[in-house]
Amino acid sequence: MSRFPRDGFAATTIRAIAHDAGVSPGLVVHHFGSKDGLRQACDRYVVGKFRETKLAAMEEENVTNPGFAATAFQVSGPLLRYFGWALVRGHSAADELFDEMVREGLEITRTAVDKGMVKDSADIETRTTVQMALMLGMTALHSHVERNTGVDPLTPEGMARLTPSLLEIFSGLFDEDFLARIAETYRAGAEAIVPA
Amino acid sequence: MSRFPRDGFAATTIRAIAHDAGVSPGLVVHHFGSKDGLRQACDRYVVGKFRETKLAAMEEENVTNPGFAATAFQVSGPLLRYFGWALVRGHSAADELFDEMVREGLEITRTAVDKGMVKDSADIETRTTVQMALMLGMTALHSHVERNTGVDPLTPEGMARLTPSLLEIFSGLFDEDFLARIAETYRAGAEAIVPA
DNA sequence: TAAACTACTGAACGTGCGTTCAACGTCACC
DNA sequence: GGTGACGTTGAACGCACGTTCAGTAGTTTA
Repeated sequence: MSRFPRDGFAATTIRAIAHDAGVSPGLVVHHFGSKDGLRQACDRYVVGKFRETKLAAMEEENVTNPGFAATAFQVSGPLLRYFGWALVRGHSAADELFDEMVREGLEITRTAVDKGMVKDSADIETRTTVQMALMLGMTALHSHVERNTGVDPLTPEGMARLTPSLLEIFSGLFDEDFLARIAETYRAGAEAIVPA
Repeated sequence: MSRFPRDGFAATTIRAIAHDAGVSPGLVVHHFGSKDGLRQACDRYVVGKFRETKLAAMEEENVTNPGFAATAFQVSGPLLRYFGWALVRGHSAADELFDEMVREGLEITRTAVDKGMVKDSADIETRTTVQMALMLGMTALHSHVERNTGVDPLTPEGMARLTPSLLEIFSGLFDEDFLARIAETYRAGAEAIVPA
C-alpha cells in the first residue's frame, strides 16, 4: 500500500514487498496469487476502508457540499495517497468508488439545494462531477500543494490549514448563512486537530 | 508521449516505441541515450509547448482567474494528458512548471484583486496554490469526468461543455460584473469551438 | 577520391523480474 | 501415533527487458 503509490506498480518488486514484510517472495505469491492479485487486494482494502469512513461521515449528517471535504478529515494519509494513485491509474475498484461518490454527492447536493443551503445549477450532474474531480484531483497532486504551501493536504493538519482557502474557492456555491455555518463547523473541527 | 501516460513508464518498452516509430530499438537509444533520456526529452518537449501556449495566452491579456482555464482551451489533449501524468509522477520538469504557474497565477490574481475583479483573501498564496492544484488535478482525473459526463475535459469541446460548471463552482471568487463579463467571453469562445 | 561522420540495423548480452516447485516444520484432528 | 492441511522457504526457471556493439549504407567534408 505504501510502495505502490510511491514507486509505481512495475518498479515495486515482490521481493521488496516480501522483504518489508519479513517473509519470502514465494509466500506473497502463495497468499495473493500474483503481483496483480496483491494490487487488487490493496484496492479492495483501501476502497473498503474509504467506504466505511464515508458511510460513517454520512450517518453523522456531517455532510456538506462538497461532501468529500468532511470525509477527508477522517481518512488517513496513506489511504488517500493510495486512492489518488489508483484513480490516476484507472483501477476498476477506484473507478467504481469515484462514481459512487459522484452519485452520493449528487444526492446530497440535491437535498441541500432543496433546503436552500446550496445554489441550484442549470446542470447539477456535471457540476457535481466536476467538483468531485477537482477535490480528488487535488489530493492526487498533494505533493505539489505541499511544496508550495509547506503543508501536506493528506494530513489532518494540512486539511485544517487548507480548508479556509477551499471554502473561499467554493463559497459561490453556498447560501450565505449556510456558508457561515459550515465555516464555523470547520473551524471547530480544525481547532480540534490543530489547537490555536 | 502517448504511450507513457497510457501504459505507464515501466510498462512502455523501448521495443514498442521503436515499433510505433518504424525504427529499431537501438536507434531510440542511439538518439536519446537511454529510456529515461527519452522520457526527459518528452518532458522537455511537453513543458516547452505548454510554456509557449501559456505565454501566448498571457500576452493576449486573455487572462482571468484561474488563468489556467483560458489556456486549457488552446493546449491539445495529448499534451495535457502527458503533463497530468508527469505531475502525478513528480517529474522535476513538471514540478517546475507547476510552481511557475502558481507564481504567475498569483501575480495575475493580485492584479485582478487590485482592479476589483477578484475577491481578496486572508491568504492569497495558499488559495491560488489550491486553485491551481484543483484545476490541474481535474485534468489528471480526466477519464473519470469523461465517464460520468460523457465528454473528455482534455478536448476543446469538453472544456467548452464543462466551463459553465467551472464558472459556477468558482463564482464566489469573482466580482459580479466581472463574472458576467468572463462568462460572456467563455460563451463566445465555446461557441467558436462547438457552434450552437 | 578518400576519409570522416551520421543514421540505422539486428543480433547478442546480462540482468532482474514474476513465478514455480519440491521440501520442511508445525499444528489440529482422528 | 499417523495423516493431512497450512504457512513458509529458497533455489531454480524462463522470459522480457534495457542496453551494447559490430557492421552497413548513405552523405558530407577535405
